Amino acid sequence: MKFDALTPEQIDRLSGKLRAAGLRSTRPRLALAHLLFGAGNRHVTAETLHEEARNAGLSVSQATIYNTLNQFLSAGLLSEVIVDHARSYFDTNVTEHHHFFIEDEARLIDIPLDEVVLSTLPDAPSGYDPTGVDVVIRLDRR
Amino acid sequence: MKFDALTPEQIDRLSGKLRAAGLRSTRPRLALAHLLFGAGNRHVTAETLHEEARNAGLSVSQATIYNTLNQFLSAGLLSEVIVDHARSYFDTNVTEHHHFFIEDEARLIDIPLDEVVLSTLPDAPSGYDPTGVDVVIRLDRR
DNA sequence: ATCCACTTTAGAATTGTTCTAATTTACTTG
DNA sequence: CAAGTAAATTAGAACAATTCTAAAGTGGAT
Repeated sequence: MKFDALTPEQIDRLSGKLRAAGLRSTRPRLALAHLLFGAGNRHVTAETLHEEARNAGLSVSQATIYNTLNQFLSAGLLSEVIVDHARSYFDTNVTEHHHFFIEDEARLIDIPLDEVVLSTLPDAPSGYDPTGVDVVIRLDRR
Repeated sequence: MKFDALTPEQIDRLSGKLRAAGLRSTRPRLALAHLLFGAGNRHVTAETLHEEARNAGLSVSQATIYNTLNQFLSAGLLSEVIVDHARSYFDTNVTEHHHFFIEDEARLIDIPLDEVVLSTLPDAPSGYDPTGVDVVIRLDRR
């Protein structure tokens, strides 16, 4: 999938998304947004996204990959999942949900929110507010 | 607390623990084991443990800190908690339980297992076995 | 006491990520 | 649509956490 293949409609949609997030619509951002949001929900690391970009014929620097992922993250276009202390995983699914993590393959699988029911949760210590609950189910190949 | 302050009884207990885990009882390991297991349950990073060791008058190399933590980890004497992709947290509580994570302070607080009730969990994808469930509740100062 | 496998060490190497300073680009205004 | 300026991008350096390497030291069996 080459960047040139983007139709004017796709560009409009993605530009709108960027602008709505308060970000200028630039060529690298459009291209990365297309990779990230063009199909269904995805999980990427900086490295996997960089490689995909290169395969799509884009030359984007590593710094731009990181900048863009972090901008998208703080704009709420991506969420971050921490399962492996060596790498950040960015998730295009920004709704609340949980994850399977396959350690051997360093791969994430989404778990829809309603498939994990937390019927009892502790109170937050006084002086603190809970900002989120992450459930990670680790998997091994049988 | 100086390493020299270890009584023969403490040394016996810790040596036994190391040997039971299949590890030779060496001076650095005894000292670190004392720091880790001498009082109640604790959370450390390689860095915090290294500093504690230095304060206790021990000279242990950084590599030994990492080696020892990882050996204790694979021996089941410690567990690992991943909440922050920049650092590994090692937990002396190896029973199944969950965590609060205070992002601002990079600090963990244990949540006893029975305070989180997961009444519904998804099936693991076929071909995979679940090896653990981690629940992290992130906290912000109010 | 000797020996050998296991440990420890200092320092280099590696990896993921962020920073820096210079160049380029997007958008505004005349 | 030309010029100006603020923001984005870049290559490469810097950084932080962790692991590796190869050499020296040590525990404990014999």
